[in-house]
Amino acid sequence: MPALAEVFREHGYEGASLALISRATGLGKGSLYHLFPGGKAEMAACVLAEIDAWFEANLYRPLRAAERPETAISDMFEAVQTYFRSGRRVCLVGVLALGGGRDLFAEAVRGYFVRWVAALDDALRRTGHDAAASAALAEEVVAQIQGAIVLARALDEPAVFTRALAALQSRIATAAG
Amino acid sequence: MPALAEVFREHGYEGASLALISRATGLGKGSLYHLFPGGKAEMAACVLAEIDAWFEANLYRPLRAAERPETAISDMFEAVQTYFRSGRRVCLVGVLALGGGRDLFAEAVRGYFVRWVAALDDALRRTGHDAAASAALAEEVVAQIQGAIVLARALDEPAVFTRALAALQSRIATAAG
DNA sequence: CGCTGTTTGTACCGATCGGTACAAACTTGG
DNA sequence: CCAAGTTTGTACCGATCGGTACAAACAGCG
Repeated sequence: MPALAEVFREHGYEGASLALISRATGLGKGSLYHLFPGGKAEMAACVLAEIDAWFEANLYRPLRAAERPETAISDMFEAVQTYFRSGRRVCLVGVLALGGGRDLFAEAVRGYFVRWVAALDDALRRTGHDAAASAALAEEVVAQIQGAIVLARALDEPAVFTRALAALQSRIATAAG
Repeated sequence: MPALAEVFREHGYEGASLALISRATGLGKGSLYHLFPGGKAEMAACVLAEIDAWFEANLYRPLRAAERPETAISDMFEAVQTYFRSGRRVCLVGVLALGGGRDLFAEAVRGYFVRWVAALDDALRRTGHDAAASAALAEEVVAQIQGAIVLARALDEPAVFTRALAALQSRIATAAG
């Protein structure tokens, strides 16, 4: 199943052929269509749901629920750094947002980002930012993370990603009220 | 030819089938393969080259050569805003960086971003930023633009893109000196 | 008009696409 | 150990993929 996710990440929705998926997972078509009767669309939807659940549990919920929001935010950066392998690993949700099966997964993609921004906004506000500032900052941070993945990949320089995260963290710290 | 570019933007490299391309351009396969003997790869390469040339002429060169770098920078934001249709239009180079024919176009993709960052860095430095700050800021700005496209698309809210550009401009202005 | 060279539409190629059918190979309860 | 149910490999389906062949349609020039 992680292998399945990796195939979609590396090749996008359209580029992930059943042959590739079959090879990457080691499962034949029979098994695949037994597990996912809905075919490729269901596979992608399932992967998306898993990703969403992971982010919800490991990032969004802590951001919203943490007693010390500052720690939750810096935990988020650490988790993001690890999850995206310093920018070597691509964000599947971002990939789907840009191309491929945009209409198919629009709702899931939207929810993923809406909740990320909202959770970060919540945490930022509780560190002392006023409402307007924290909303804008949350949006900026999420966008910057996505953009840093693009740039790090394009330049083939993971350091770009790491640097971007560090810059964001220091901006948040100095902007804090 | 702009139609060709749009097909690649909307469907990515793998998703842009010859049937789609043919319909979008109004050209039959015969004409397409007469114009681009190298097939789809050559079409994409040609589109990429055109995009690169456009950015070079309209953004990079002005950034490097302008007498008043502040104006060149704000012109850049205006051009970006128009070119990406307030985030409704996707950056083909970013799309290629994330998925699809990454290996095929890696060099072109890399060059596009390297030169963008370098040109912006040049202009920023001439507004008074010291070397380290302007290099970091240039990288941040380009990444933020890419990320804002992703986010605006995902949320289906072009305003996100516009807002991100405005925030960047004001950050540059206040950080100057 | 006829001739020459380029631009185009169309039929076709093998390969591969996503998806289905189904019978062997398994596990499992008795 | 056998019957019932589940998991798997494989052969196959029509559609479409990127790409080629080639002959009609076309242009410019005499």
